[in-house]
Amino acid sequence: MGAPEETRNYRIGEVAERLGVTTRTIRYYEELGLLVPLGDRREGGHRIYDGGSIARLQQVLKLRDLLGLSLDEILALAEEEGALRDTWENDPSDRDRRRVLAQAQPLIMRQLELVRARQITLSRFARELRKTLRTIEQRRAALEAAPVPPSGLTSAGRSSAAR
Amino acid sequence: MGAPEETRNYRIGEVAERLGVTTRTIRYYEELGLLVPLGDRREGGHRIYDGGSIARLQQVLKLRDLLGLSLDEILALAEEEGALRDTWENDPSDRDRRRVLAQAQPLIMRQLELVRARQITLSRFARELRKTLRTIEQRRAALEAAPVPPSGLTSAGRSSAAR
DNA sequence: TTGCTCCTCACGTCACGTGAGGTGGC
DNA sequence: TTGCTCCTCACGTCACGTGAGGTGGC
Repeated sequence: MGAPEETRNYRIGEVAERLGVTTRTIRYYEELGLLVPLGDRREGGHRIYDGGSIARLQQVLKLRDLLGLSLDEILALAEEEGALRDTWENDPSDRDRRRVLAQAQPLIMRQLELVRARQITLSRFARELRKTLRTIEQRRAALEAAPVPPSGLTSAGRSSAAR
Repeated sequence: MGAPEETRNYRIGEVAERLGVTTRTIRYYEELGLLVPLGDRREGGHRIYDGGSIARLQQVLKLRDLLGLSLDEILALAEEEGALRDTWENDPSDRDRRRVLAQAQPLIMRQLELVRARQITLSRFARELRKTLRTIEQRRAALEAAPVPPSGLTSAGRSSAAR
């Protein structure tokens, strides 16, 4: 019983929960033209999505969260890609196929370069944090070797000028 | 002539340009208590910053852009770290030093774990993009090997049902 | 039939952007 | 002295959050 996962349909609440966003976010993206539900849904009907919708929304969230793109930038990307996908799926000639592939390639490469740039800055950040951790460790070790005993209760008589 | 880079002072516009933000952003962060300029500056005087201010602002921007933290979360982190730094710089006892180091360590480790999580999701993203690129390449190669000649102009007589 | 999820406004919020109008330092 | 950068409001914008009040499907 139940449709196979591939062809299943989802309501907005299910999609939201799966991807860790609110339904408001999904409706807002629809308002911007970033994500269109299936079927007609003329005024008031419940929105319906499928696996493809989920995949596309996931892509939007990656571009937003991992690369920090604005929704306008993401929309531009999605429109370019959508046009290519449309051509690809509507019985294109071989010449059309060549053109679509030639235009899709730089689109993907640009994203990959953004990802690489992020990876580099993240690596630098990680290196700094590890260096800070090492410094802390060294100072702790130095203090362990120092005259003050590890069990604090015995150091009551430390000299101090005030009082 | 001119003060050495270490002790130089900066106006808000210089700081903004160096870090790629607007002066508005810097003033907003001050409003939230995220970044306090040097000196008094009672009502209307120009804000002055030093190298330390720049370093702290840079840290804020990293947490915002690379880890996607909210300014509230960053503020909480900055306050914890600020308190520890204060203790550290005001002639602490050895016991204070131990405590500061013991509290600073998990603070840095938490950040490092966030960075690592991001690195993992970014790697996955990069892998997907590279896979897509390979698929595109393969399809292009397959089309190159296909009967349609590479130079488009010679394919005028392609058969088509419509007209 | 009863909840539960969905729907559409619509105002609120966070993190700034963008002028208006004015003062101060190189 | 003249620009240029700075200042403080203050309203606008982007990307949603958060109810209010109501309808529809399992």
